[in-house]
Formats: sequence, C-alpha cells, structure tokens
Amino acid sequence: MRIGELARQAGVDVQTVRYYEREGLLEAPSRTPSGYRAYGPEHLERLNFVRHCRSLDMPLAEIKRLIDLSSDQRVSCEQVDELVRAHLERVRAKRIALQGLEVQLATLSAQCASGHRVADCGILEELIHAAHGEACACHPQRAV
Amino acid sequence: MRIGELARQAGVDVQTVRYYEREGLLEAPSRTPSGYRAYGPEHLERLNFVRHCRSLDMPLAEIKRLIDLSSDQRVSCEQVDELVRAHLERVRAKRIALQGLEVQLATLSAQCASGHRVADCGILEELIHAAHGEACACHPQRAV
DNA sequence: CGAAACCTTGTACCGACTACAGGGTCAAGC
DNA sequence: GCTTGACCCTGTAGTCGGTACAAGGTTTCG
Repeated sequence: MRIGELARQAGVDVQTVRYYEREGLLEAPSRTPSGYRAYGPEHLERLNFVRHCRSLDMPLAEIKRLIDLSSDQRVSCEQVDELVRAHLERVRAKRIALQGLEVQLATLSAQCASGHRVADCGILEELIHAAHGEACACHPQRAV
Repeated sequence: MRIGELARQAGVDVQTVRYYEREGLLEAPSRTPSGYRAYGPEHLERLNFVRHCRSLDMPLAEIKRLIDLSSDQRVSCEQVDELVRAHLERVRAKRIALQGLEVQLATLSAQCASGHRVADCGILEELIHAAHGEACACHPQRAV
C-alpha cells in the first residue's frame, strides 16, 4: 500500500501521514526501489489508533506515550488510566472556562441596543470601561 | 513611561507589547533619543482594551476589527454586536464539543480496572478496537 | 509517447505568544 | 571613573498540529 491509499483508508491527508512519521508516531515503512513508502496493514492500524486518540483531542506527545506504554508489558494499567484522567481533567477545565466566557459574551451582547451608532454602543462602552480598570458588564467584580 | 512600566501596569510581558505593536494593535509610540519606546496613558488604555478582549478569548484580528469599527463614527453598533455574537457562537460550539469529549473520556477511563497489566487494559483494548474500525466504549456508534 | 496521477524532499505558513542571542543604555554605589 | 545590574533594542526560532506550496521524479493508462 502506498501513502495515498493508506491516507485514504484512514481518512487523513497524505502530508499528515508524513508528519506523523517525522514526529515518531508512525514507524518509517520500507521503500520501493524508486523510494516510495510501502505500508502494510499494521501501519493502517497504528494510524487509526493515532487518529482515534486525536478525535479525543489528545496531544500527539501523549499519544506517543500511550503507544510506548502499550508496548511494554510490565507497565501497569494505572499509568494508562492516569494519562486518560489527566487529559479528561484538562478538557473539563477548558469546558468550564468556556462556559464562563459564554455568559460574559452573552451579557456583553445584551448591552447593545441595536440601531445605534458606535458612539453610543453599549458594548464598546463596556469594553472601554474595562480598559480603564472599572467594572464592566462582562467582568462584574474584576479585581485589577 | 517605558515599555517595562507599561507592561507591568497592564499585566503582560514586555515581548507581548512589542508583538502587539508589530501586529498593528498598538500604535508605535515615540522614542527617546536612545531609541527606547516612550508611552503615554492612551497606550495603556489601548493595551488594557486589547487584554480585556483577549480575556474574552477574541482573536487578535477581531480585536483589531473592533478597534477600527470603534474609531469610525458612521459605523452602526450592529456591526459590533454581530462580531461579538459570532464570537459567542464559536465559543458555544467549542464548549459543546468539549462536553461530548468529557463523556467519551470518562467512559474510556471507566474501562480500566486498576492493578492490571497493560496486556489486559480495558482502555487500550477499546482504543485498539477503535483502530480496527469497530465500535468502542468512547465512540459507541462510530461510522467508518 | 505524452498526460495525469501519484510520489519525493524541503520549506514556509497559521495564532498568540515565549525564549533566547547579542548587543546598547542608564542609574546607583564604590 | 568604573563596575554592576536592571533595563532596553533588534532579530530569530520555537511551540502545536497540521496545511500549502515548489520543484522535481515515477508510474500508469490510453
């Protein structure tokens, strides 16, 4: 299987496959006499593994770590779980931060009484208040 | 005020100030005879404005747009609101995606019965199933 | 034989910084 | 007057996970 076929089967770009090889996530395959990469089914499986982890938004460094762990039979499963849990915690923290942002942005948007010129825009007013270090609708008890 | 003082007052790194100048978000200030940047209070206000928008996770390009809009008195307030609302929508979409990820990662973590060796790790098993295109705990009805 | 589709390497780009190298300037203390 | 340390300057490269070229070689089909 050449690189185009592998990429098609995994649903990724050809460049991405080469990128993963460069980053050490995909083993460098053997080459045809003319220098083309020749992949086997084990490469497709590995690539699917990487893509699946990426679909869970794991960074490549962690995916690499997961691959290393899984190839060492002496390693405890707890290390794998710890990695997954740590990632889950980061995702949760990010989601909570975004929830706060949503409230702030909705509040800010509510300041706009449409039809105005920017001179009287409630949104810009709030943002400029904030620039003076004062409280604003989106950051009510901001401590500066 | 020199760059260090400005940066301290706005709570940013000196490099960030120079970066904003290069990116056109902060007007280039006058210079002392020895070439040091000399800032006035209007620069601090602008910098605070930018930082406040950044705290709402707006990309620099949008902040720039906001600055441009706010300096044109003929512009309607609706354009400002539209920009804020579009940003809100992006934040909301991202938050929802992360919520889905949280569920997936929690499900995956629940597959691990601790104390095992990786050979029997439920997490890796699931991930490898997924790499074969089969359904897995974290992506139950995956269509490949 | 020629065109199209494929492959190769190498490089640069995205955002929003951060870090570092290699130098110049300034204020204080001795 | 000299040194020390804190500050400032420019320019460059790195982060992350790719994407997008450019300039060439190979294969495949008609």
